[in-house]
Amino acid sequence: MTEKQINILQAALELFAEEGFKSTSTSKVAQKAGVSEGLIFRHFTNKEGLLEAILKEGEAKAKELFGDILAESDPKEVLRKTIEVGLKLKSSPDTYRFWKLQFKLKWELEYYAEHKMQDLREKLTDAFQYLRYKNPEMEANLLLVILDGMATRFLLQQSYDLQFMIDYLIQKYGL
Amino acid sequence: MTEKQINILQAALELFAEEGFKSTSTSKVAQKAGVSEGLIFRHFTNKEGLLEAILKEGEAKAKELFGDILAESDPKEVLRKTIEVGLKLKSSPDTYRFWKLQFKLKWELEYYAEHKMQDLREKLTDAFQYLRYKNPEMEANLLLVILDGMATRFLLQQSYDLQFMIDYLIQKYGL
Amino acid sequence: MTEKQINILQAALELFAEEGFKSTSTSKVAQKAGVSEGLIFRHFTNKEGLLEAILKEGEAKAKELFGDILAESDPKEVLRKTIEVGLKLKSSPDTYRFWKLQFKLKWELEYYAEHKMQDLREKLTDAFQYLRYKNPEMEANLLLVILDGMATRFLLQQSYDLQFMIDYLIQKYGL
Amino acid sequence: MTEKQINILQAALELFAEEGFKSTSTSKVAQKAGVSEGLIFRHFTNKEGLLEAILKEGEAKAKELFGDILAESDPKEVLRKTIEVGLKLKSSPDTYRFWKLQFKLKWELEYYAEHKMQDLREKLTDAFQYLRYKNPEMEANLLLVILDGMATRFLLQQSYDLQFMIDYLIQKYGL
DNA sequence: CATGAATGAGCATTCATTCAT
DNA sequence: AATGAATGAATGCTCATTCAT
Repeated sequence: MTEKQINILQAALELFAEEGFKSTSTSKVAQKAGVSEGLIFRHFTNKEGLLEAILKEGEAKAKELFGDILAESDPKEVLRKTIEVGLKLKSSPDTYRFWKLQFKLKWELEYYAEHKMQDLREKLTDAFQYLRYKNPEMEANLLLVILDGMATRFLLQQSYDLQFMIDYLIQKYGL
Repeated sequence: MTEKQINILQAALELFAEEGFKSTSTSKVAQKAGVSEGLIFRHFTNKEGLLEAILKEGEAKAKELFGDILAESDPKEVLRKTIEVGLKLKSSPDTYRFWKLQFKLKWELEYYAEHKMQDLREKLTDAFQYLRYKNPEMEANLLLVILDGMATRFLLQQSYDLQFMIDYLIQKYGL
Repeated sequence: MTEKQINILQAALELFAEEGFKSTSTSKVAQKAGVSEGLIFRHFTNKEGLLEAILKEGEAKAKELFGDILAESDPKEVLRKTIEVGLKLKSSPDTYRFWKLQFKLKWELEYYAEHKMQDLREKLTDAFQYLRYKNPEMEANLLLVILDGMATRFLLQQSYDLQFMIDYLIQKYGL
Repeated sequence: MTEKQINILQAALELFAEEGFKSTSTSKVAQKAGVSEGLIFRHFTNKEGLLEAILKEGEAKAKELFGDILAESDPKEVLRKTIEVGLKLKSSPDTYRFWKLQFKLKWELEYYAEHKMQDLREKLTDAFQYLRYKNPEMEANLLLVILDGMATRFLLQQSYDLQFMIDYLIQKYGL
């Protein structure tokens, strides 16, 4: 990948995450990337192709986010790490942007990548089962819903105090 | 309000909720409303004016949704009604559309109407306090987060089984 | 039809006939018509819609060109009028342009509107039959081929002496 | 000429003949030729340079088509060979393509290579004179017009029965 | 000789908005 | 109140061409 390609991806990620996919024009991307507009299409075919490239790039970030949890064997640790996962959004501006984009796309394109959460859902179910929760499946679903809600709030309000809620949950789940 | 004004608002609500605000052109709204495009601007000045009119119209719906909870005195009932509030989304297509639009706008325009939830948050805090929860404020926040997450899922996946999760929560909260 | 619509059609006819359909940009048409580019699309939907509008407008001209022949009962007159039909191309610049466009499109879009000539072909066949030609069908085809070739030359070379060839044909067919 | 140059010329001929000159992008040519787009410009300077190269290459084909006629001394044979010349279009796909391109260009670029036909016109005039036609020049012109019309039909309609018309003409001219 | 990155101008089309009627 | 004509700016995308390697 050339430097200009990287610039394009970077500019597009920032703009798509901030302004939305449809609302960001390719010309704005080009301008921010310091590149001619045509180059975007030479490298990524489409505006959609550009989005896909960003999403593919980000998949590594997604695995980084969840891989650690899935590899964990101690059920309590599984829960704790899950609850704390949102903190990683703060790790780098790009990670933050990538997840903001993900959430934005969920509403803009109305696709719900349910399956991507399947591994985590199962891991959580197992953990709750091991910890003798009565309805481990529903508990897993509930925790995922909570995570979703927390992420939403954090991504939309920079002021939201993520740590506070995380601490509360950890205590509530007795971890 | 004339019939045509109503038609415009109705068409706009449907389209904005389904396709998003920016992605819906005024010409599509006019066409769906069976009205000339110019009329939209005569009545609502702007595309944004049109959105505001819809949002104002919907405020009644919002109060309808939450008013019942705020009027409730029995703390357990407060919680139960809160948890069940999502079911009202199913009550009419327009209510559903209005809330879908609300959630879409949250991401599209990045406004977070925190204050609108303030009354409910306090009501919930009071209820949890009355029920001797250790940290009633955080419990209220948590429940709101859960509600948000549930609504998200339901609005994005028609297939999502809202009732199931509601029943689970009611049982979990001992209501 | 408003004046601007007529201007657009007129400008488009001139440009399409002179530069070709694909080679003429809608912006050039708008400019020549003294009109905003958007107006073309409001009235004609498409660049293709614009072409179709021109073609439809021209169909009247086509019938004007051939109607007289088809109405003729004297077989010799049928032949004479057919041979002379090319002269009508000189009658007005727009007629000339319309036919130039027709011939250009034949090659640019590779559609061959064979069926449109069917009526004339039959009329000619009847005429040749009446005049005891041995193979009236082939004679009709031959005459049509000659007409086509003459039109081609005239439309591409303003200098081509149409009258000369017409006189020669009239004499050759003994009309 | 390197292999790649040949590939470019071949691809360009096919595409120009099928889609037209202006409608064919250099990138399509490069792709079809299995060559980088830049190479086209290194070898042929221009898109127009590419066209000229094809046309020059094709001049040999043109002479092949007509040389045989010009070398003929028997006037009847001259006419017969002229009438039959269209059959040679079927001899190879490239010959067909080259002539299709020629006819397309006639309309697309509006150049009419009258002079190229001059030799043949004179040859035909001589032949008709020898055969005691009253107006040999006009007869030559007429035959050329017929040839043009027949070629047009054949190049635009694969279904056109060239042989049929040729047989008819040979009989009609008493050859 | 050959590639692939890069560009600037141009293209068909859409869009929010204005205005005369 | 309501229409439909009209616009100017913007949009995603294509294209012929250049150039460093």
